[in-house]
Amino acid sequence: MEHKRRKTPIQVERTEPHLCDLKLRFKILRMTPFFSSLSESDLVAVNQLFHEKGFEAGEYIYFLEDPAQHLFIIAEGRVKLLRHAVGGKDVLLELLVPGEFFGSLSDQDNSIYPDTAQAQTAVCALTISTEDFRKILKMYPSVAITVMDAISDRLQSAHETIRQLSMQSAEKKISYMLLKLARKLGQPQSVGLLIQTPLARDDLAEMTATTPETASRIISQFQKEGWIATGRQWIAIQDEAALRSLLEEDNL
Amino acid sequence: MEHKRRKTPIQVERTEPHLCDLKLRFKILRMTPFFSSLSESDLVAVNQLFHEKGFEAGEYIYFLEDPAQHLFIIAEGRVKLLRHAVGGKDVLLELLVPGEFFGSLSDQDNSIYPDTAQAQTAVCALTISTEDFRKILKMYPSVAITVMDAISDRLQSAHETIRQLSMQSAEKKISYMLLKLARKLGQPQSVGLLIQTPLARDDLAEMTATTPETASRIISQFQKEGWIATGRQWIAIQDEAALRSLLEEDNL
DNA sequence: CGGTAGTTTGAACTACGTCAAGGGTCGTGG
DNA sequence: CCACGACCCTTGACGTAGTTCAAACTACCG
Repeated sequence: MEHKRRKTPIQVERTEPHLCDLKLRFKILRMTPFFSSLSESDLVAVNQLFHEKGFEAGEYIYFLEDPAQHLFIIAEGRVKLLRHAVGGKDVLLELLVPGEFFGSLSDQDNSIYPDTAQAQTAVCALTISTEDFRKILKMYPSVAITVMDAISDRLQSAHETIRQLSMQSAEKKISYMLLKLARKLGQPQSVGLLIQTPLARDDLAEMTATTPETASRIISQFQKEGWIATGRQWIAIQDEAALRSLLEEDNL
Repeated sequence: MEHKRRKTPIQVERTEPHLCDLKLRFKILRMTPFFSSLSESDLVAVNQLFHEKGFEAGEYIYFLEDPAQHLFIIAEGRVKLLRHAVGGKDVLLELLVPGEFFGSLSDQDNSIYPDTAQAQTAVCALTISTEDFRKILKMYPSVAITVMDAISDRLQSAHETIRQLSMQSAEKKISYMLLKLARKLGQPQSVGLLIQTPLARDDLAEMTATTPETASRIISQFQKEGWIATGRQWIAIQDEAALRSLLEEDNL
């Protein structure tokens, strides 16, 4: 009685197409670690400086080398942060969810984006000019410290990614990535711990520095072992421990 | 008439063994982007909170999972930031030089270091407890913003590293890394643009997710082409353009 | 000038990339 | 509601870049 016709278990929340109402805006600003220390009235003032903007699935929010003048906070949807590699291949750096930020923090003019942001699903984002954001930082020093901590966490996470990319086998890299995604996007469902985002083999390949074919082979293998359940653009984890123990193996 | 007996061109500056005098302390604190906005008297106050500590080449400054309670700023020497991978292999995340920082920014107790810091050469570091550092941040809000910008730059750099690690061939990865190191540590010498640090093949391998053997083969090849000069633990670039053009090749 | 640690080179093996063809899933329009 | 077409995924066969193991070499330090 689980699913009748629709096989995909993926269902990214979505209220109004591309728009988020005032209530959501406040909820998001509150949720963002940045402004957690602000009073209600300060938050109202800060809210004035943000604009909201909607994007369709697949749309580029900004592209590599565009002039970098805005900071974005995701209210709804999923955003891919990527860099382009030689031969048309892309590298997927991060998959961002509501409450997370991306774009430019620095207010030097003539600066450009070092990466590309693409909406993976329909997205509503709160935007602010870097200029206005720097004003907030100067006005509320506690915010600067919180932002510093947030970026610091991101840096740790990037370092961990570097470590994992340096791990030899594709098997391990994919195993690691599935666990990482599950921690961030996992939702318990009848099929298992579902990674709640439309995740193609190509995406997985771009995240693990491998090819879609290799990703597919390994995903199939994991499925045969009974560790995961999978379909078109979705993966659910059924045996987290098995994946984790794979990572610790010291293949001599 | 260049070199007589000593073949190694590497000569990392070093005044007193493991100790840096007061003049150097001030010079370093000034040099660090963190405190660039502070007045002379503020800097004197900040200086009080720092202690200096010396480390020998090869010594661990802190180790993975040690309790994280200090922030370090390098006054002299080179520091390797690394993570351990399965099978005793390490991943070299960053090679840090005077003026750069590492360690813990966050003041949550019970936090631990996510990586290991090792002195590559003799090092003198300025240390401060994270607790004291947080006091500085609260006292001088402009510092928090500067630190935020510094970490933000590091994150960009880490993202770029991820992109480069995802590039297929070892040839390209090593070529990229040599250029990156030359930009940071390069000194014009008779042998070419010398990367001023003791750089073993193992280090290069740990930075590019490959093996010492592969690194050696590629280094030899570059040398045969006349693009670099090299010896035991050193590399100097002679044809930067050649290395750069290698990166842009779209090997079909 | 000898020893140690770093480096080079060789040869065998293999995981993974590449190219290519076939099969499944979804959503759009008749 | 069904059927077509697009897109995504799977699987196979093949070639090769890079790892691994091992042995010889050489730059450097004391």
